[in-house]
Amino acid sequence: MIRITIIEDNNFAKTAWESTLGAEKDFLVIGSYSSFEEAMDSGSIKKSDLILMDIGLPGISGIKGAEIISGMNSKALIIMISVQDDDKSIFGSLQSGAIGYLHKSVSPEELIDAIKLAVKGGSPMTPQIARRVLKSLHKFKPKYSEENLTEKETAILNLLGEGKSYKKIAEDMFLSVDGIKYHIRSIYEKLHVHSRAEAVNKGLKLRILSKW
Amino acid sequence: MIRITIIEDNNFAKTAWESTLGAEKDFLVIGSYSSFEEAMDSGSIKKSDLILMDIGLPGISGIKGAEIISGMNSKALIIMISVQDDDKSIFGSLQSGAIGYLHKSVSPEELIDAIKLAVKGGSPMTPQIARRVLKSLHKFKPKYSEENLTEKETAILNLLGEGKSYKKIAEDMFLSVDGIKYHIRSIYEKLHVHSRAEAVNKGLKLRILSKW
DNA sequence: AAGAAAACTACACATTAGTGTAGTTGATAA
DNA sequence: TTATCAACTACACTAATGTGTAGTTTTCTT
Repeated sequence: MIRITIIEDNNFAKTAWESTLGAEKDFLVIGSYSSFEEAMDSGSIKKSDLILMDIGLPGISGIKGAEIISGMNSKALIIMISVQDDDKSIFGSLQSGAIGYLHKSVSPEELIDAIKLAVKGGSPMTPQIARRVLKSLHKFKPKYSEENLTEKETAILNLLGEGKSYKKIAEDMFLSVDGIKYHIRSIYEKLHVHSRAEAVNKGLKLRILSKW
Repeated sequence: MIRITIIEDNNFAKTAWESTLGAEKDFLVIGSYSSFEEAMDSGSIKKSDLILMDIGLPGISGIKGAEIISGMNSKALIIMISVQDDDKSIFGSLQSGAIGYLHKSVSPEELIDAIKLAVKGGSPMTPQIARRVLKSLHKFKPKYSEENLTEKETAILNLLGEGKSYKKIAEDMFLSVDGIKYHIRSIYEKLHVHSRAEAVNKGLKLRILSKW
């Protein structure tokens, strides 16, 4: 028996889900609320196996809510439901602990399948959203290529990131200020940028500069 | 008609897939090879809509292969097939451009469905693997801190990272240059820095700035 | 409604940054 | 040897940055 809590401020949708899921024999809707605060107060979240939550909740948003639920040591699975599918909503939800992301337009059958899939260890979401999640992984891939900085350039880039002036860097590295400028020109050229901030930005994103 | 290339060193599996996919009326297997090098030489990769590739290939591995294919401007979808389920294989593949990840034990029907799903914009993979991909996103979750920047400040910090001048930022945000300076003062104070480069650096490290 | 805080605008000024151009030196390759 | 190239040093100049100080407007708080 899968105990489910529904959090959705739109009464129409809420009622629809209640009856859809209530009719399923393996599901038990143990609570249904219009705001995260209510659901929290009721204590039904702690007793749930799965939580179906709208993103656009009044007060505490669905994303914040997911974060709170994940924060308490609940093993409840969270499926987000949204009308939006912008990066912020999708990644915000998934990073906050949601394991599924559905469109508000899901059919009753799809909703039921999604919940079953979630319980079986899957991550229900539309193919398009899944693809976007995958694509986001590309961004974390280390790059190399001819944009490789020399050791000295990397060291300078690090100091640039610390906000040191050319003069200070020159002192640190026992070079003239113009010597530093010389290297910085190369760095900018290799990274295709024209300022320190951009260089540091790219350096971190391309994993040339270490994270910590 | 979906043109498919198969790359698999195990002849047994290769033959099985050939016949499975060849029997499907929307699929056309245009090539079938035992190594990435062969497939590459044949030119069939460039003509494919979808590539079914084993991870454990002799010579150039499936992951390297995926990287190479993604590197050339091919629009071919790559589905990886593996016996292994370790992080390196999964994330290596997906970061290298594969959009699906299947176990070698897939049934013919599942394989066919997976290909159809991929073509429709989805990302075929087992529920368990999907869940693991999701969990990996948690690592990139923004750290919360009391040094929380306002929405406007975050937006400005982003633009600072792009190397835009105060003037440009002011235009972008419909504020005066001094208005921008006002916010930047706050940003610097909150992050305890005194320059753009430092601010961007900290912003990225504290995950205030995101990568997508 | 009054007061306080936050969100701006404004001006000034010393530093720093970014870039063009050019010369020097030492190592390396043809 | 001679030419080339990377790694500097040097100078000049404009644009941009960082910061101090001060005034105004908008938005909350009570």
